[in-house]
Amino acid sequence: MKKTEEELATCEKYQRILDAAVEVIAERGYFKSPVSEIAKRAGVADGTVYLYFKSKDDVLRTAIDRTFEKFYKQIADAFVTLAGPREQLEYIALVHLESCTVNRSMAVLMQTEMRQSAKFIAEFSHHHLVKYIQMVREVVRRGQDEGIFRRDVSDGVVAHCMFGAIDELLSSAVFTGRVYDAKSTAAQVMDVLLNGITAGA
Amino acid sequence: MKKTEEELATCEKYQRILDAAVEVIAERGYFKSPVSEIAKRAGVADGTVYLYFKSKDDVLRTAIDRTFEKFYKQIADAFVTLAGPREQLEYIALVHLESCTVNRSMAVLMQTEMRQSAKFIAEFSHHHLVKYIQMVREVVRRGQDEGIFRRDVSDGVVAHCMFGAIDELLSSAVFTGRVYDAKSTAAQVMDVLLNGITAGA
Amino acid sequence: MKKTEEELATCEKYQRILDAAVEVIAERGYFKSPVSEIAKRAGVADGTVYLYFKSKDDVLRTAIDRTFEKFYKQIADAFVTLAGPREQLEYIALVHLESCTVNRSMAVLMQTEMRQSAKFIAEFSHHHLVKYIQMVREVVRRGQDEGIFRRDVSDGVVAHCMFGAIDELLSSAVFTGRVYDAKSTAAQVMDVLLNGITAGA
Amino acid sequence: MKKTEEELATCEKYQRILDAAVEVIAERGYFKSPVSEIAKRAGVADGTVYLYFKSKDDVLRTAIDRTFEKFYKQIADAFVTLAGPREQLEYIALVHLESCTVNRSMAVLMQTEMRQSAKFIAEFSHHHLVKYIQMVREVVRRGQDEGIFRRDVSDGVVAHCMFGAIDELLSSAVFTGRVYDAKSTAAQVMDVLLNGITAGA
DNA sequence: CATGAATGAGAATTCATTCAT
DNA sequence: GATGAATGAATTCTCATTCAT
Repeated sequence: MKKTEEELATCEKYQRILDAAVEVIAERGYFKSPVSEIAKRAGVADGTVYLYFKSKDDVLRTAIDRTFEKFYKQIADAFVTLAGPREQLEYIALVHLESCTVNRSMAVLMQTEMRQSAKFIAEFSHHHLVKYIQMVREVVRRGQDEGIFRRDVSDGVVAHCMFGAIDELLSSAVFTGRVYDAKSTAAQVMDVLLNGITAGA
Repeated sequence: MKKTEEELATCEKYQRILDAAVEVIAERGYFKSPVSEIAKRAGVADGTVYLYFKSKDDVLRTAIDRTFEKFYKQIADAFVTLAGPREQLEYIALVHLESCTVNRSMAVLMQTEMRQSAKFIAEFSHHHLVKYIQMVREVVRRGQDEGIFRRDVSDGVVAHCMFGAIDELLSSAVFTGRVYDAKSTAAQVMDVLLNGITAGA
Repeated sequence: MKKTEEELATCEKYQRILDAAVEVIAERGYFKSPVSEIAKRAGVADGTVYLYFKSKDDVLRTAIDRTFEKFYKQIADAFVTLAGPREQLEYIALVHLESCTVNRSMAVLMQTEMRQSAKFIAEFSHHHLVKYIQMVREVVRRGQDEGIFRRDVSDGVVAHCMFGAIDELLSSAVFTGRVYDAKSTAAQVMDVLLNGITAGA
Repeated sequence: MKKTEEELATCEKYQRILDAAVEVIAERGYFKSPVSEIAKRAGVADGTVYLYFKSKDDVLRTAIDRTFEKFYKQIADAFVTLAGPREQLEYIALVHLESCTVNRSMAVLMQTEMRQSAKFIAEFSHHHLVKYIQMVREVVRRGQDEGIFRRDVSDGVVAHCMFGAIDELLSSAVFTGRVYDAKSTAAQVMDVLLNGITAGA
């Protein structure tokens, strides 16, 4: 009986290919990462990659999707018991900055490939970004409703600023190879940002 | 008499190739932009590109270099008559956000290629970024010395936040195709950021 | 399971490509022999050549190496039962002159490519030549020790003369397309040469 | 008034291009020697080369032709006052081996390009070689007629042997960069060869 | 005569994808 | 399912030759 896509996805090889792809692409860049290299690192034959994925693009797409899913899952889980707008924003910042620690290869890949030339990636990764922005905007709006945050700043601008600021710090660390303390860095960024948007005394 | 490199650079075709490259790469991405396509768009033969540039890489490198040069030139010129730290930061933000208006293709290219897989680009574009960050850090430090800005925030973190925030707003506009008012957007971002780092009452 | 290089080398296609390359290069010369033409003659796709060889250079290098290996193997085998210096030199001359009969294309290639412009070929083929010269010198020296050959001639000069003389006869035949009797030609050359170096009565 | 080809040939630039071509080709090999490089070394524009020569091939062809002409002229001049077959052969050997001293670049070019892949060169250079061989054969035949040389060896074989032996010594010196004494080397080769063909006591 | 910018026809090589085993 | 040899389209870059100035 034919396995469904769902079942394929749980196969061990599927995951191995995904992990190998992220590693190789982080090291060499998408266009310089032959499928043969990914297959080799995954310990499978070149053709096997095509049993689990439609194309090379599909491998990368899937890897990024999975990463974002985990990211949003982690946030959602925490929000259940983390109610305050400030605390929620601080938590997002922390998880965002920790992504580097969780899976360095993926962080590199995000910083180097996500915004890049492969238009297909840029376009689909934009979806994920939109979700991030919306998530933050909602928190910001709630903070404004509750009188915690200034009402004279656009929630959209704030959300983009927050994402951009953290993303840049992450990016800078990725490129320079510098290791940083996610907690303290998150604290500093959010200190500035929250101070900037806190409803005046 | 053979033209010097300097003279070649002022040739009309040189500029046409550069412009065509930026356009094509902005549309299709660096790795999906064959030299033949760039040449066609510039209205020259494939081989002609190699009369003006050492390689495909060199075309992109040069285009980005020129853009940054103009950017820094504009800032430097303005700083002569623009002394206050707040005003200077606001000016940088404005010029940064206006880059989209000046040359949309170049803005797209910056957002898609600068951080990307071609390690060579990532590496050399990092130089330019470092210069931006340092420029902002110096202004921030001066603001701190003058008692205008909080002394308990790292000038480096502030600089990265500012670049990241603006870059992200720009990026978002570039991807969605949205047009925005640079002046007002700059004002909003800097309102939040400057408010965040202003020395407390 | 991936084939080792050893295994690849025994593959039928490997040999077909090698043979096709020798043929095409003998006909058109190395630099005028596109890989595409070699592939076509071998009945494989262009890319297939690169599954078996690192580069176009590598194909030629390998073909010449194989030929010399066979040549030296044949000599070494015969020397086991062929002791006299005169007989040994005569045998080398014979095998050298017969190379044309064994594989005409390879003989042509040797005459046209071995000394040629591709510096890489000149350099590596020099190794093979050096081996030839040393082989002859040793025989000559032994003949001198045994009092068969004149002691007042340099073994090196004799060796180069012998190689040069035979190589030129071969070359001449190759270019004119003339067929000759290897045995009788070898006899004539060696008659002159051995007579010239025989220890006087 | 249009200049004849003859007149063109006497122009100073004509000679400069010829010399530059020999130098560059000796250094880099025919196929790796762009016309632009030859033109640069000759101090003329690329296009100028085509005012004096039909094609790149034509430059090389002409350079080799001129060299052989000089070679045969020198031999012919000397033969007027040099009558004996032994002395004549010894003179040819000497001039042949001295070619390296006279114009090293040309000697290199001869050894690397003359027999090579460019079929056109192989074919036309063969003409020159044929002339060399015939010249020697005539001398040998006269020596046989005069009873100086053995009658039981083919004049053709002797001629090829002589050319081949000397050519190989030259070639070896060219490749290794070794400098040798033309006079003494010529003496050694001809000692062996003449001894080998001298009519027995 | 001389120039050298422009051309465009190749040439070597890579690699995503397929398919017979 | 799994394999990996084979394919051939696509790409970058070179350089002989031309021709407008």
